[in-house]
Amino acid sequence: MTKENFFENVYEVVKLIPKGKVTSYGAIAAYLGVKSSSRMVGWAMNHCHTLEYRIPAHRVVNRNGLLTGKAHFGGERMRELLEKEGIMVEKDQIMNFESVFWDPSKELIL
DNA sequence: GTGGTGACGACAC
DNA sequence: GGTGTCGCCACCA
Repeated sequence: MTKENFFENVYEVVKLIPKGKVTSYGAIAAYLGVKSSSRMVGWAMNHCHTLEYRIPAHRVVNRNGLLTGKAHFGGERMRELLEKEGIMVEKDQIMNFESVFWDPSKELIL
């Protein structure tokens, strides 16, 4: 856990998201103690592709379970990745969002 | 140093 | 209940 950067924490959490599960920007932000700054999480995701290691950013969606970042994955890529993990996606929105939602503040311990 | 921007969230209307 | 507005903080020009 590198406390140096806000992003490092974001990436750490995102990488810990189990397969077949998703979480929200706000949940990550809350886990990091900056729940009001969910934008920072999204901003971090925007630059995650510049990192050497891969970030399962497709598992991170907004509070409504909507694949807002789909466009940044190059179209259908995000939906396919989610469906491949057993997550049903309908019109850019995750079905049974509650059942696949993974809350880091509950699943992880600081 | 200032201002604009952003893959969001909560609240007001 | 959909839309609009503000806030939030880090980064880039």
